[in-house]
Amino acid sequence: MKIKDIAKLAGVSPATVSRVMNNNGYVKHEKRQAVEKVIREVGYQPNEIAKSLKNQKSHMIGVIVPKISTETASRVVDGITKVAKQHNYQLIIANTNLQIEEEIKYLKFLSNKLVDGIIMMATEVTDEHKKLAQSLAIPIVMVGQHVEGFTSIVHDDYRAAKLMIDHIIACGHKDIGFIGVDPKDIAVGQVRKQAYIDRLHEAGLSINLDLIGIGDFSIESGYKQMEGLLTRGKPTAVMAVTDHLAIGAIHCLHDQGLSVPNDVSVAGLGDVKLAKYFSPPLTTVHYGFKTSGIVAAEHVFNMIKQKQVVSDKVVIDFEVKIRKSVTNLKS
Amino acid sequence: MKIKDIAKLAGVSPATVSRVMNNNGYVKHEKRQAVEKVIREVGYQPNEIAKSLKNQKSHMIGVIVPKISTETASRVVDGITKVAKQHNYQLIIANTNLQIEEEIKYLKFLSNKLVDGIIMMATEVTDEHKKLAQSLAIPIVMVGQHVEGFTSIVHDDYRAAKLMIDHIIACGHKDIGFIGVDPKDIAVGQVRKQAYIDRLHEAGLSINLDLIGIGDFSIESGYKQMEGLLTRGKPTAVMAVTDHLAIGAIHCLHDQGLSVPNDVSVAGLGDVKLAKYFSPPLTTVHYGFKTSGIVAAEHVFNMIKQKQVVSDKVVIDFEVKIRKSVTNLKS
DNA sequence: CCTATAACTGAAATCGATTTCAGTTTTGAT
DNA sequence: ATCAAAACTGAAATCGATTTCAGTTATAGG
Repeated sequence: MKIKDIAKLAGVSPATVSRVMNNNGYVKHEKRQAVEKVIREVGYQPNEIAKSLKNQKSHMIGVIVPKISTETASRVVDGITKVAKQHNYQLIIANTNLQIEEEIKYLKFLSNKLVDGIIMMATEVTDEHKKLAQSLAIPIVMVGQHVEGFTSIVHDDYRAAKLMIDHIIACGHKDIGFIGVDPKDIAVGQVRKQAYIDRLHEAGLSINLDLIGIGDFSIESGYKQMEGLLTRGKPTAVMAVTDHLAIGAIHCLHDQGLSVPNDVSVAGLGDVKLAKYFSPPLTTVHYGFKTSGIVAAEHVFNMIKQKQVVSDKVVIDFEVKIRKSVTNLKS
Repeated sequence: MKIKDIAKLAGVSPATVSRVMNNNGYVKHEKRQAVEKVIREVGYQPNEIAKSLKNQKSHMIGVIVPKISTETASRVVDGITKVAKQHNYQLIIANTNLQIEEEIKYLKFLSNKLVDGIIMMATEVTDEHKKLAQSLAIPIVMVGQHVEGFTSIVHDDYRAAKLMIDHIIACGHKDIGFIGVDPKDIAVGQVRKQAYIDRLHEAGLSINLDLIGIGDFSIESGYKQMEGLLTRGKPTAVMAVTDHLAIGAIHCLHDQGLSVPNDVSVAGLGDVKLAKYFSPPLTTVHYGFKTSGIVAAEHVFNMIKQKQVVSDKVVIDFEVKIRKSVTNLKS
């Protein structure tokens, strides 16, 4: 069923059918009714592809995520879908599985008139990314990393990590370990570590390289890095750069017969949904990932509407969640 | 940059450019080179929308999920993206947020030539769904619920729940509670409960309505239902219909000063990623959701290729994970 | 050298909508 | 009754690709 068929059935021209479908231009009442009747009867729905081509608008926005099956990503996507729905937009999801070349590939592909805007959850942002993204005609917003020249929705990772460390120090800990990830990931790998280092310095605590372990994003990695720390030194507290890492670390501690937080305190970052149900409930910081998604989408739609690309940096609130996995040595 | 521009720059017709882009038909070597050179230099990428219109193929498949920010959904989607990538397809995600009308809406919308196939994670499937879905010309596969007349990828919920109950009974429990969800959700709400009831019967155990609680899918609901059970009776074991429910229940037990599994055993269903890191590590059954996604996608692509709709029921393996949250009374 | 076939090329139709434009009918004010 | 403005309508162009079709050039076999 195409518009021509409807036109024939209703005894009008395709132009008229289009006019009633989109409610613009003049259509005599009776013809409108006739057309609406036919549409109802045959359940006509216009071909969205043809509409997109003619209108030069796809009503879709592209979302590039590193790994959709991750709590962070799916929460961001959740937020995006919420506002996309309000604008009657659909999402095209591109899952890169952490492969950077894929990001480039999708950036190119999606921008070919396929989508009206792109939201990208970037991990590592290379110059190639920037150059490519800048050359695209459609709005792009970055989530999770600040990228110069682009609207970026970020959390204040530095301050979040800093506050966490502050809390640990305030609890009287002096031998504070750190479990991080590859510095290629700016926000998680670099910034959070820098906060750790700076804070220890400022507090007059020395930095013990033996108490620093760098892994990947898996729970198992947290376990392994904790094992490493334990063979090399004796921390009374450890800050992990993600909750998963923290959970792995706690598990390792338990396996070694150590109590958390009595023997060793552990803090995470991210506040995974189940974090508060762990034992001990994980002390961590809550990032509003869904909010990031919402804000990112709102920015994209603003840019689509106003046809102008504003470069902006939005910092989303976080909240330190003090639970039970860090103990106060002083009390 | 459109194909015409490239044609002009290369001194050929659009037809020739199309031929080199798609590698079909005859093109003289020199012209091909000229065209390729221009394409390279200007970084030409064809308009995907126009291609879709002409080719009557969008190279996209639609995925309708109840809630993307759920571990189940995102694992299924993860699997789908994996095989979509192999076929060079993109995903359009429609997030219904558990609203059935939305499912209908998206089913209609997506099918308008926008996508070549649909994968639907259905919860409740009404007659309207079936009628609509059957009227669509494109392949549809259902995930998570068996729907008559459609290819459905399911887990054997009945057998999974049955085996879990068997395990609990084998551990010597007699007062076995149950925490479930609304029966509108066939697989989770109805089938799993039926398995519980049947199994207790078969084992000659009486069914105590006081030990049955029905909530929703939240952790909090698990907590509340457990509270209810405790005021009404004294179970030595409880099977919850999801891990989240189980986790909520365990939390409640802890808050009441009861030990799991020494005082009360708790089993879940689903094997959330963090389940094994809980204390006690949760006894549950692992569903291969990512596999479901993979299989569903493979079926869709088969149907797309062969242009014929086969109705099929595929049962994905599960695995009972016996960990520590259910104790053996006999030993 | 001739001719049948293969190799090559571009003009034009097509996919299914929207929109302009030019033309026709209605309406309302005088 | 007249006429300008408003209301209405459909033919045709358009969006950016692909493909058929008809025509031209090159190749090879006899």
